[in-house]
Amino acid sequence: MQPVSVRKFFNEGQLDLFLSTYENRIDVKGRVSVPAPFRTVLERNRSPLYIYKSLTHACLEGCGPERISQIVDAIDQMDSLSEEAEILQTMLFSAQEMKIDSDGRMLLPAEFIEFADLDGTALFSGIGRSFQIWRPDQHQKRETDFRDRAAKQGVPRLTLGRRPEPGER
Amino acid sequence: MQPVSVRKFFNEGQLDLFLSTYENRIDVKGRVSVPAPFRTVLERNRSPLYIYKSLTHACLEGCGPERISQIVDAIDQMDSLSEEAEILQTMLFSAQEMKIDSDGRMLLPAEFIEFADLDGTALFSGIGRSFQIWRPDQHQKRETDFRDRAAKQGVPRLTLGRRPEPGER
DNA sequence: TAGTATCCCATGATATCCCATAATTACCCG
DNA sequence: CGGGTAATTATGGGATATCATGGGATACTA
Repeated sequence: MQPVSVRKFFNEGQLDLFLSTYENRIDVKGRVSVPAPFRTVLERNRSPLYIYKSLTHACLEGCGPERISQIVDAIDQMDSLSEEAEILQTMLFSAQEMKIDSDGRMLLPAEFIEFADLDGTALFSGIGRSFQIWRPDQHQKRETDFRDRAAKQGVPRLTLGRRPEPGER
Repeated sequence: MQPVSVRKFFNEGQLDLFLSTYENRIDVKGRVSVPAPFRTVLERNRSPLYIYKSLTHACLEGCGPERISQIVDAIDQMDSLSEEAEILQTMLFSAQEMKIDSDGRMLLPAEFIEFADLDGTALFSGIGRSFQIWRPDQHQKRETDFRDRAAKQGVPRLTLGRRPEPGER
């Protein structure tokens, strides 16, 4: 199964992607504004927002339903009794569908806040089809890290040129 | 995937490329005019403009959605926990879709201005399918440097000739 | 009924729109 | 060919809309 191109034909030009970073405050009630551009991506697709704990980092991950289905499908392909499958299942049972209130905020459960070690502000980091939520200083450290590595070992090769249209091969 | 010829049949003669350099002022609000020729390239393709922080230089890069899609698709093909993937993700979370106002200006966020060390004016440098934004004196220095080096050590090999059409081998 | 979640409204910051101007360039017509 | 007129473009400034955020009121729910 090939991943479909991110470019949607019905939406010429506009990419339904999560990009850029935004720092928003978490108030005493645990509420935080979902960055407006992220909300528009979700609303354009009439998608609810899912958040789950990262398996590999001290951060949260956010995405729409497609990405969750992808994970479910991937797990279904594996031996469901294997340890690998069980590990991946932890992503699923940590996932929650978030309600977004009329002002564009969601309520972060205490467990999520603790897990990502958040302290008053949440940094939203858009990485394409999903985004992450980090404690700002940790994210900052990662960025400088990656830039150093890019300087040392160069940028990964990117195949330039036109990409095939969906359906085309 | 081979790069497709830059000349589009529906647009006989006109190249959809970013070329030449332009120096425009950044006003107190952080607004700067996107050079009109760059805008026409984007408008012809109904493409929004994306800007991100260069991984290797103190400058910004501008491009259309194709380049962003490439990065996203490339990441989805690799192990998403690999170093390479994370470096590419750095490009994504520094990237932003720019809104261009009715006068052809975009608003440069403070972070972009700081990153490229811009001070009142932005130099747009068209390099084909993308362009860069530099602090004018730095760009000037680069040009003289490169020309000196070319004079001393000669120029790189440049293989010209027709490019293969997509599918062709 | 306490504790929590959701809704509703107010506010400041700032991004976006709209209009004016000046300088340049493209155009047209005598 | 030339000179005047009309677009185009970059840029400044004020008005308006959007967004993040705080706080109080109301609805759930266990």
